[in-house]
Amino acid sequence: MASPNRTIYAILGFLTVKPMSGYDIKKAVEVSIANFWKESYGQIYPMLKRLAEEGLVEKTDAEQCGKRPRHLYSITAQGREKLQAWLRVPAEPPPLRLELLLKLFFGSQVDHQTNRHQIEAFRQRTQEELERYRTIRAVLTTERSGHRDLPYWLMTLSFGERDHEAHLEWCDEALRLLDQSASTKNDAEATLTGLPPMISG
Amino acid sequence: MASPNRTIYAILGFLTVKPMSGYDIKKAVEVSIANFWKESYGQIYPMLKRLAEEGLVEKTDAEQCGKRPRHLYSITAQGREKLQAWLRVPAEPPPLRLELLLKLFFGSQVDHQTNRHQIEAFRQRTQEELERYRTIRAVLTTERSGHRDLPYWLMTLSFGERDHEAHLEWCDEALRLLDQSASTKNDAEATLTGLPPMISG
DNA sequence: ATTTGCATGTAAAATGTTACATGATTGC
DNA sequence: GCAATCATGTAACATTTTACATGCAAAT
Repeated sequence: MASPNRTIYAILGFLTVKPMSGYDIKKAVEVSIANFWKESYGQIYPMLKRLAEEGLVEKTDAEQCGKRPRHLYSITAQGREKLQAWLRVPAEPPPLRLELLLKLFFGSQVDHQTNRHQIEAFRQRTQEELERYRTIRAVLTTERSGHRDLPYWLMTLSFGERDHEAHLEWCDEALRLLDQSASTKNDAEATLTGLPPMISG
Repeated sequence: MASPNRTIYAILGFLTVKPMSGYDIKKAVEVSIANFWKESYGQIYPMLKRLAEEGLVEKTDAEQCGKRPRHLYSITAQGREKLQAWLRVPAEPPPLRLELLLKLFFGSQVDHQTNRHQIEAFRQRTQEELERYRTIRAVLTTERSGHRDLPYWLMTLSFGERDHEAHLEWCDEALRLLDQSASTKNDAEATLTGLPPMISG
């Protein structure tokens, strides 16, 4: 099976840009990939130590005039190879656990309005996120035009935009479905008979 | 903060349908919500024990003629309330870790063809999943027409379909972006200068 | 002075996966 | 008889989050 620990690769990836400290890496994650990836100090610092032991990164403490030295790490040739090998393996599908869908799946346990609120709250959040993404697109295309990595950044951005657009449309459809079912809920056929044959999300 | 353990609610939710054993619950998860939720025995069995101690479920072992008795659990009034309280809380956004986007974000570390393969593999998988979802839709609408929970099942199904459709369109766009960047990669402006200001996914 | 942010970490807890052990029953 | 599946779990491991501890430096 594919190596499950991907903190390694997030770290190695950022170290291809420039030597960084654990703190730098955390900030870099937050500033550039936070919308689809997270790392905590509890993962980064121990992993940097391990990667140094394995020869994939090198500790190269940098003196600074007046300040205390920072613990900088740079990627080694070995580390670069390890990263590239990982980039060549097809990505695993993420282990999905969509709380929203779990709640809606059991929606018949609460009233119509509760389910409505659930979807509306999701819609609101999605809308705000989407606007944020569009702002990022504007900034990226104007201020980073011509950057070697821009196409890759735009790819990940586009993924988020399309995902959110699809979710907005889904919200509208789900609300329609909900209202329709509310208006027919006393039908004679509305009985509970076991579980459905595989629902998707 | 919201109670993070959602195995509780998956279990309580299924027990609203009928009394079940740990084994039954595992099968129910696999058969009906596997596309957006997973549970392992290592979570289900210990949690059933805990829920019984807390009075949210009741052990009601069922004798069977000729067979050994099964360890069935049913939901209590308290358990029902706990589930409903949770259904009323707006769902947390899932902690996303999209390996595909992490790989593409560092795409400049490998060649054009590698990134192409990455996207094409994802496209292929997404296409197959989408077709599977459409089969499920056909089965649900014909064989479960009028079921009380059908609207909720269709909502979760629709989410998956729209998600996958959006991803397919994204794949095509991403491949275009990739090919364009390959054809202009020797431009004078193509330099590496730090990290972008927040990329999304 | 003191708060805020920089900077480096660790420890404990929670969460989740995987593999294994065990034995009954059913279908071929 | 034998394989598959039913059925109930546990233990070990891996992963991830959260909270805490520590101290320096810069700004107010």
